[in-house]
Amino acid sequence: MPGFTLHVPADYSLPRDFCSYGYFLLFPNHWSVREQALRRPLRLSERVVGVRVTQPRGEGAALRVETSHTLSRDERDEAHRQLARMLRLDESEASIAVFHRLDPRWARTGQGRVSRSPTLFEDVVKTVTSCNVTWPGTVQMNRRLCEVLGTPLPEGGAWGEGVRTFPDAAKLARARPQTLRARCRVGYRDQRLVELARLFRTPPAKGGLDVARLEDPATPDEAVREVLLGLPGVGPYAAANIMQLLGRYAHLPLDTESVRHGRSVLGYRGTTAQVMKRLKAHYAPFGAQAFRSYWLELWTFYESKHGPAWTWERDSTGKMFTAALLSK
DNA sequence: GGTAGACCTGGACGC
DNA sequence: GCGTCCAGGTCTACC
Repeated sequence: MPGFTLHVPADYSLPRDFCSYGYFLLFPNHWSVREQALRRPLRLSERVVGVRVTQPRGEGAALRVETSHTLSRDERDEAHRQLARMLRLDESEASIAVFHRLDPRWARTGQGRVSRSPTLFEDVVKTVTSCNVTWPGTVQMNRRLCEVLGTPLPEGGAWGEGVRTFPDAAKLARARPQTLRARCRVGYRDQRLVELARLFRTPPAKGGLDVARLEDPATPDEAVREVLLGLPGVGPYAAANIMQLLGRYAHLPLDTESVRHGRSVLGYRGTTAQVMKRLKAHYAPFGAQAFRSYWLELWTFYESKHGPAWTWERDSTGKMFTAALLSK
């Protein structure tokens, strides 16, 4: 099978670092527990290809990327860029060490990288489809968005028949809101998702979203937050979540899960607003790394209920993701 | 600036 | 099998 090698930081572990955030369970991602492999289709400039990523020699060793088709040099570079974004290969050992110095609880396990999507667009849509809905609803919306609007992987082969990409902004921008509502079951998010896609499609000079500016580490957090809050379907929670997906960890995406964590694990009492205030104070000492401390506490709780995330099957444990269900 | 209520879907529950 | 209730964050109208 054609493919290439992907070099990683010396402390990188594919099962631990890819299965580190709920989106690893969402279509079109597929983590094979048996193979300890990530499979998904990637949309390259000219065509769609399937990738299967493994780390045969364990932590720190290079990743093996098998592809459904032989790639040109440019296509390999493109696939490389997308996978590096997903797997957070941009987070060097040094940057993880900075986090571990601030919060040594995770130094032993080596945790610190939180996985994401190959593109900011997919991360934003996944975030909007995770708002005001229980986790099985998010799983369902992402599955249907791929099934209805995704591009099929030609001659799927080992990737399975009917495997489709995540829809790109162009496709979603052309979709009818009624189609999204009726076939993708996104409910009232229909028009917001179309508008969001149009903003990604429109050049910044014509009022569209300046993705490069959002992804530029030199852009101040507050400027990024202000832009995100202006996007349809994005409020304070979603903005903070998209910021962590952009590698900006100072803001906490606080939601009902956070409140549950505050009450049941940290022992906080009082109203939702009071618990949220205490949560902010609790993570304040971690400063620019606050999100990672917060998230790993939550993730550790989930894993204490159902074992390491790399043993979770997408169609069983993966559907029970939120603690409200896990704790039953 | 703060707050109440509407927005949808799917799962749980009672009958 | 059907009806009702509830969880979930954003948005708008209103004070």
